[in-house]
Amino acid sequence: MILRIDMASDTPIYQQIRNQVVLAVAKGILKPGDALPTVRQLAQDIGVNPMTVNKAYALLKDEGLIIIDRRHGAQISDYGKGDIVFNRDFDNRLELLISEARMRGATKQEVTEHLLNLIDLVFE
Amino acid sequence: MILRIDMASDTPIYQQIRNQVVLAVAKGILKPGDALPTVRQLAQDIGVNPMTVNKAYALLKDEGLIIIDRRHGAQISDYGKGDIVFNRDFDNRLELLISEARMRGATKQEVTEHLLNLIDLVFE
DNA sequence: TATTTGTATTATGGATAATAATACAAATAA
DNA sequence: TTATTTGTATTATTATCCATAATACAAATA
Repeated sequence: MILRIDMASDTPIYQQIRNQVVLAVAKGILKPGDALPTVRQLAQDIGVNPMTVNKAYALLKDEGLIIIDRRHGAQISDYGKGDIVFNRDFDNRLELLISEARMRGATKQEVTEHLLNLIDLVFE
Repeated sequence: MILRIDMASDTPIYQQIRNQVVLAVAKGILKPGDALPTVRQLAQDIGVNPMTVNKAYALLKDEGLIIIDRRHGAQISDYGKGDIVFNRDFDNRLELLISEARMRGATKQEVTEHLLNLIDLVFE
């Protein structure tokens, strides 16, 4: 588990941890059944308080992305069963991104190409 | 100027104001030269402190999206001259969105279709 | 039995968000 | 000229969130 945490970012550390796990799962770097470091271990690795890691794990647990078992620690769950894939928050964030691009002068074609490229990136 | 502000959101009000202006500009609801309400007027309309609106306007001004003139108030600038349309922050946010969709079980085709639909929505 | 696990609790310091109350120079309208 | 409105700056205050720190506990493991 290699996590790149930006201490200067305005994104909370626990949120960064959560995001990195999401990215790793989407890219297939982490697969269902894979174990995550223990709370204390990861906290020591990246040099933060254990409760900060715990908060990230609790978030991932609530989202159903990981399963936490006191016996086997935290591991990636059998996800992919989300009822709603694209919710309103998703659409709002995406619409804002596209709008920012257009606002900066991007054409529809440029935005389309750029987004397709990033889709390719995530889907290996 | 109709702004929908969600007081219960965890997104700061000044950020919501900024986002709504971006969305309106991208959709063509607001065009270059169009005037924005005065700081005090908008503050009264949505029921917040004038300084909160001022912070949103200062943000938009820094981004180059609006021009503030004491004579004519705030108005949409001649944007579309951004040197860098797609920066790293943009890509990070977009990659995270796509990853979340895949994490929830969306196929590459589903993600592609959904994104193309939202592009159509923004580019009227 | 001793250790490690996730988790809960309480306290503290720091940063940010928003409000409130003014104040001021510049521009406009009377 | 005078009065008003504009964006903006300042200071203080309250509330919330983030992160740390120091423990503590039950459950599971070695």
